[in-house]
Amino acid sequence: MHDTLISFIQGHATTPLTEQEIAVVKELFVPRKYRKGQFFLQEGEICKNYGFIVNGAMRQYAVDEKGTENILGLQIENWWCGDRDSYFKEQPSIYNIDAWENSELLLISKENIDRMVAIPAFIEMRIKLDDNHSIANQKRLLCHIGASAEKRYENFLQHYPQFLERFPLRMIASFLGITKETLSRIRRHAGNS
Amino acid sequence: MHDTLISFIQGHATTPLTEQEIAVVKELFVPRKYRKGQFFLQEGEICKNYGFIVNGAMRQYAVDEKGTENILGLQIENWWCGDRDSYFKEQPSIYNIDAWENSELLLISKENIDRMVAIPAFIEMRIKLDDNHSIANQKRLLCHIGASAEKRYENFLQHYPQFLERFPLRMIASFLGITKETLSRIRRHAGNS
DNA sequence: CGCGGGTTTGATGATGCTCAAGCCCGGTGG
DNA sequence: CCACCGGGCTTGAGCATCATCAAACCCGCG
Repeated sequence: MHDTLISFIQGHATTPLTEQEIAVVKELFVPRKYRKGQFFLQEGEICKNYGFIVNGAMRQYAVDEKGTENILGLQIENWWCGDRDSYFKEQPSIYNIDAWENSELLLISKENIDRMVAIPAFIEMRIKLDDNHSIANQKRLLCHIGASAEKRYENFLQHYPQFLERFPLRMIASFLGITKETLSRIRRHAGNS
Repeated sequence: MHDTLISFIQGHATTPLTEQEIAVVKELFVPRKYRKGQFFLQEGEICKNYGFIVNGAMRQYAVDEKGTENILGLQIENWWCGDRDSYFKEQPSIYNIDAWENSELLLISKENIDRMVAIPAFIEMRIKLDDNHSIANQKRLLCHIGASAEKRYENFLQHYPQFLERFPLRMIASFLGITKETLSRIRRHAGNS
């Protein structure tokens, strides 16, 4: 279990992990399984843990007044999941995170993350991920500000083709900020062209 | 000039800056003025500097095929501006950043930022800003995925009321991902209700 | 066979865009 | 002082895009 995480950290850092640090990772990250449909986080709760996905698929969404699920993120193995806002500020979350596939995660609690921050490779990884995350989010936002639904789908195909095989189209649609019907029509036309 | 930046850093960190560190900040951040309309960054260029805005107002935008400016960010004093993607990966930027008001910035080059990273208060500040930035971007995205133009404007009024006094409505509209005409109509109706 | 989740299709309507015109107002030059 | 200009904002009419609602389809499964 932990090996996946350890090589993930190594892969995102120039500094290697010492034997001691590896032991700390194994100590602080506790494994937990989620069956399909189980919640990692429900709105109103405080996000006590951040999770590294060893295998499986999770989704993060907010529910609006009308009861529509707005999917903000889809995550699969080798990604992290959790609500930063709630985790760091210890406030009730406005998001839900649940398992779409049976999944295995490694959880790190808020109390323990401080000990991870003492590890240089972990800081390095975190900064790198933050950068990438921020950049990706900016591009995603740009799509939503300027581009049509069809362009957004094309962009999605370029950046996240893996998701098509893992999540149903209605979730992809929500992730793109359109309805499943619109996505269906876009796909039909795209196929013909 | 530098005092604003120094107290900004102090305000976002628990660790104080030492006299020596303050000297480093003064050395590495070089002041530069931008007159209204001048470019801090043009698309195609590599973003060599990150900027702290001491006073003034900047805007960041991308231009699409049709020539429309899509505004991704508006920044005023005590904010940072720059393109992370281009800055860290040293790739040509897809964004433009220019001055909307005459502005005074403190610039830090890519070469020098490594020395700043040795200062604990600076790292602390950076992590905190990244968190906030990431959280804010997520919320902004949520608005674009799930909410109507009107809701987005309401949300904007709550979170960034200062911008109304600093930027023309057509820029606000672009920032919200709508046309100036639509924004105008929304504002009329909002006034009546 | 019947059921249920996922997807598609069609008809209709709302939301927001485009294009064109006009207004408001501060600045400039005759 | 006024006429004119230009940038920013508003208004209106028509249109494109996308959402909504309802129905049907497809397919794996008990």
